[in-house]
Amino acid sequence: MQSLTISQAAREAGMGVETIRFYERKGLIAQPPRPISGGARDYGGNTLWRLKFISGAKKLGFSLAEIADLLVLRTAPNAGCEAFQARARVKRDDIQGRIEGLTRMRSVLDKLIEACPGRGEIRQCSIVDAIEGKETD
Amino acid sequence: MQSLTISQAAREAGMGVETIRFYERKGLIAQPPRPISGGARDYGGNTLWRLKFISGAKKLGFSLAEIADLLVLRTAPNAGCEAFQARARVKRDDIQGRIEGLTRMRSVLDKLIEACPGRGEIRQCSIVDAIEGKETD
DNA sequence: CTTGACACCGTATCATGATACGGAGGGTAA
DNA sequence: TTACCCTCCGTATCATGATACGGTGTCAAG
Repeated sequence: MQSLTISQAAREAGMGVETIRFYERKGLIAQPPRPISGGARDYGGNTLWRLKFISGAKKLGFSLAEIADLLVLRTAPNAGCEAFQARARVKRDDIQGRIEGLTRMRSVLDKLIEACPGRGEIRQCSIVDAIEGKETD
Repeated sequence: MQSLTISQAAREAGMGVETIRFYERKGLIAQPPRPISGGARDYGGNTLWRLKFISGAKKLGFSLAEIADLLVLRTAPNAGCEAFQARARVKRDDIQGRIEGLTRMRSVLDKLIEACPGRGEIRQCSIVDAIEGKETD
């Protein structure tokens, strides 16, 4: 458990110094204690572990609020994996819903792009018609 | 061209009164003139048209900044539809990129959910392992 | 023993898209 | 005429996730 300054921890965890301070303010990580000798705080050990956890959970699509919850679960005594599986399922469904919404948008855009002559006056433009609610359906 | 109060226009355009004022502040719509007699401003006519345009463009995934640009294009004299098609293509690609990112996330989550025993200690949890960077790949 | 690089920490700003609040004023209906 | 609802407008707040700034302090090398 080497001790790390905030900028070293930031490099290790792949984020910026200001981001770490931001996570402190949000309560995702505790402000690590200053060493007995005073001076710079130690962002190694558990703090670095939490920063990496946050970074890993973000990659799976979890928000900071959700990550705060995951961190509580992870560090609870007698923690089991039911809760993690449940959170993952909820997140999967959330992402699935977002994909569906975006896919609908994409297919509408695809149809409009195909229907649009691509030149000439706006009166013939399917895209403008769609925006203005003049459905050509 | 009936005249409308702000709350009537909000109902027509499917948004809130405060949202209309927000769009005014953003410069997406001009503050409509007060009638000669004074009193409430008239949000009908062109203003309502713009509000509906904004609402329609939002449904296709355009941001407010992009919509501001679309409104300029739409109301330019001699406006053609090349520019609209180009904007639509860019937006389609943007959405496509977002779908790809989310799809990757979803498939990672799917694999992790399947690999997770769903009960028992966290040591066996594939989800926690993934978050913590202990790739089981 | 000075200079330079960090750390520390409070506060401000950004982007994005709204929503809420509060007080002044106007128009209508009982 | 007195409620009552709505408009108007400036300002504040929310959610989400950061990034930036400025002043002060500390440490280590030259």
